[in-house]
Amino acid sequence: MAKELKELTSRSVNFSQWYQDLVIKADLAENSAVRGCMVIKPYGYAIWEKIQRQLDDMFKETGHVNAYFPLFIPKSFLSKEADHVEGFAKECAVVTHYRLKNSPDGKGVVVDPEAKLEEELIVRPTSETIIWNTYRNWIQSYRDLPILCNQWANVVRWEMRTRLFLRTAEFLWQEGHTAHATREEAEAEARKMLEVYAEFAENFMAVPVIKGVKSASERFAGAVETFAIEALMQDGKALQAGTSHFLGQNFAKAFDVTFATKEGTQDYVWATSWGVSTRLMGALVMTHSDDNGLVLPPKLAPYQVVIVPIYKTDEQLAQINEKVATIVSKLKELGISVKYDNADNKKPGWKFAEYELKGVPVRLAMGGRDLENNTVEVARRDTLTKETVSCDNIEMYIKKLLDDIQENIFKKAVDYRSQNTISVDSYDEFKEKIEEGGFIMAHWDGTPETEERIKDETKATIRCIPLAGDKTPGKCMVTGKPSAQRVVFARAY
RNA sequence: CGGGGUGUAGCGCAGUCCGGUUAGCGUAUCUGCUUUGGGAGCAGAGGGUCCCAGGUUCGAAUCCUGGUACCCCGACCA
Repeated sequence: MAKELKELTSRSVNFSQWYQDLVIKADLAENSAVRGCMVIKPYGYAIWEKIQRQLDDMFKETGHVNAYFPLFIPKSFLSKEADHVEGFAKECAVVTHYRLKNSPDGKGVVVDPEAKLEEELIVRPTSETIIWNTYRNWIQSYRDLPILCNQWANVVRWEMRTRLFLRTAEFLWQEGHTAHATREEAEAEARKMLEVYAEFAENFMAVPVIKGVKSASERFAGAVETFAIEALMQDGKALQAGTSHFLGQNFAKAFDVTFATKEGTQDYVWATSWGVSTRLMGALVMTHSDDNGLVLPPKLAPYQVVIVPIYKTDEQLAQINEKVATIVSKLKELGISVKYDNADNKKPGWKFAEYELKGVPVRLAMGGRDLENNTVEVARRDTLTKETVSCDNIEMYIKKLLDDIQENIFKKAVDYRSQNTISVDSYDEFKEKIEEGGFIMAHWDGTPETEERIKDETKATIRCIPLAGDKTPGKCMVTGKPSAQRVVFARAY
């Protein structure tokens, strides 16, 4: 009758294990039979769909349209942009044959050696090459520009070690690929999409992010400039939550994409690309959740409210059903998604624990006492507090509560980040503080050599050079050479 | 690719060192009764290729050889 007891590893004892447990036990995802690939379960996918829809709306509002490009990329395409090859060629899945045949020994099937492909196909690790090869045919004149396409797709990167949502061999994402007539317009596009990502992260996921520029060594393979949003997880490690790249004319040159300008000359097209992935699900879990399970922001929760009846007799249940029905319809009128769980094969206590694990922001419980008093018990997931309130105008109360929760978990995350962001001026202090986790703001001389040395000695990387905030120049903490501004260091996922 | 670990019921594990009844425990599942304001209790039932192959032995989950899968740590990670 009762379900398997679900206990999570404590967050403070082993964050990594806690995360893994939680993703599995809250029914978000699980490892699949295929190495490094995950199965996203219905509950996890419901959250992903909310993320997708919201982002898609935001892309449309900024003038973008969706399209779809092939899963397979001819091997030769990948080698056309020199830096791009360097960055991606090593971790790809490759299709070498197009047919199987019955095994000669009668057991199963084998790859038919006759069916070897003339040119191997790469399962896309990202789509710049296939898209720019296509754009060449779409673009002749400045009148064809800009092209503002986005694609929702899966990509494959043969990572050596994987973790659910954070790094998987196959993952779902969106990739925007735009083409512009001028450098200025393309740069503005890359920055605009960074803003869209930051707004989404903060206003919908309630995950505070730092917007910044990547250092040369962390830059996307083939980009001129990479912008990123960086978030801080509850264990003090950083997570890159989204990137937007200004690609210059690199891909246009590699794929020979030129256009006739207003002035009648020929010029290469300017490009951007930008993406966020199912990794956002990992960020969501690692930012807000606690030892009782997920904590979902109301704006992304598949159910914002769950209602649990507590009853002794069928008559009592019937009364509660009736009362709850009116509450449900009033909540729905306000656009609040609600689930009434009156299944009689689970006990109330079991349901309470289960919906906490699933991160439902608000739980209402109604029992005999409430029927008599015209009240309902309201429990909020973020603070784990309960209070009994009148059923009159309950819908307005809930609406406001959902807004409060959205705001509160964001504020909590912002506070956590402030408490774990420090400035240091000496390398010795840096080495000491990096052990405690968090963001460290420090001066850096701008050279890859110093960056590399810091990484080797401390495992910390430059997460980004922040676009906003303190721009005071100083001296590099390692070499003492001039530094334009402080940059963000952290150990990262 | 290097180092370590594990494979026994749906899930989690004990048993393996030191071979020996019918392979066991928790949980889940099913049945019945009692329960229901924070993951219910009691009673009963079903469920096994002990990862695979070979070897040693009167006898192998246990010992030996080979294979295989998965996990952890490292290297790697636009």
